[in-house]
Amino acid sequence: MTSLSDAIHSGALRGNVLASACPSRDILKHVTSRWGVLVLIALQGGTKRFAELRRMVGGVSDRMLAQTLQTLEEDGFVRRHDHGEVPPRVDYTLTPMGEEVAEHVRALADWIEGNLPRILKPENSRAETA
Amino acid sequence: MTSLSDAIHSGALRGNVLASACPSRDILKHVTSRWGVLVLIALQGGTKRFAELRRMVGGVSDRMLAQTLQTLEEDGFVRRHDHGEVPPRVDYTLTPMGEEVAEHVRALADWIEGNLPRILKPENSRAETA
DNA sequence: CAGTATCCGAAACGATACTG
DNA sequence: CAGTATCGTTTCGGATACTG
Repeated sequence: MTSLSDAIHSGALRGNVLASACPSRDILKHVTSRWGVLVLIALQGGTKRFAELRRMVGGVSDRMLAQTLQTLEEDGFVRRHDHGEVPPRVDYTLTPMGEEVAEHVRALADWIEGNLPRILKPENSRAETA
Repeated sequence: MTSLSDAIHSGALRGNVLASACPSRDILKHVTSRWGVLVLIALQGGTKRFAELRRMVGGVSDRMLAQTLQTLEEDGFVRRHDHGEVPPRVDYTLTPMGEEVAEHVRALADWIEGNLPRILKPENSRAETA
């Protein structure tokens, strides 16, 4: 058959993420970072303000939230809108591109959530915490 | 309409990944870790030996490869088979569950690779390295 | 409210050396 | 070949204090 999907799945036409030099690794790193994942998912609900995100994403600090948002903005996944008011009012939205990655990230997270029982079944001695 | 998909997409029925206590976060961490992602993708090509993986996954060290494989094995995503020969011969395969996560992980990585031009377009001053 | 600056401990990671 | 042990570095990330 030697179809395209065969080739892709066999790895023949797979991109070069596996190669060290690939710039995809940087983007991947941002998107799969601890807070990156959660912020992208949180923003799928629509535009959110800083404090809203901080409340949604459990455990995130101001510092990390700001940093994560900046990185995602630089990558073009998030648009920041400062209303220039006092007190400050800033909100964050996924760009069209951001919606696309977020969709993939969410699919992954959803799969994990949905299969947690299967994963956590003590078929193996899962003793670790991290 | 208030359909299920509406509810899901709006976040109403989204799981609790966003909550700090959610155990999904640990699994997510393993799967989206720097080397976890790449190992899962590499193993999609079929069963691989340790040295093969080390060659495929550019830049990975023995230490990190071993560690990553152990974590993925504990999570039930990878099955390790030691042939008990001398010299040692050990190979790694995705479990059915592993194939499922790997599919999502690969979809994400593929999207990034495929959209790199769009992402890297210097609409914004991307000056950073990491 | 929406951040930034600074400090510091914890965790990830790489290099090297060693083993069955 | 397939790892482990140890060490040192670098990065991550939390706490606290401060600002427009």
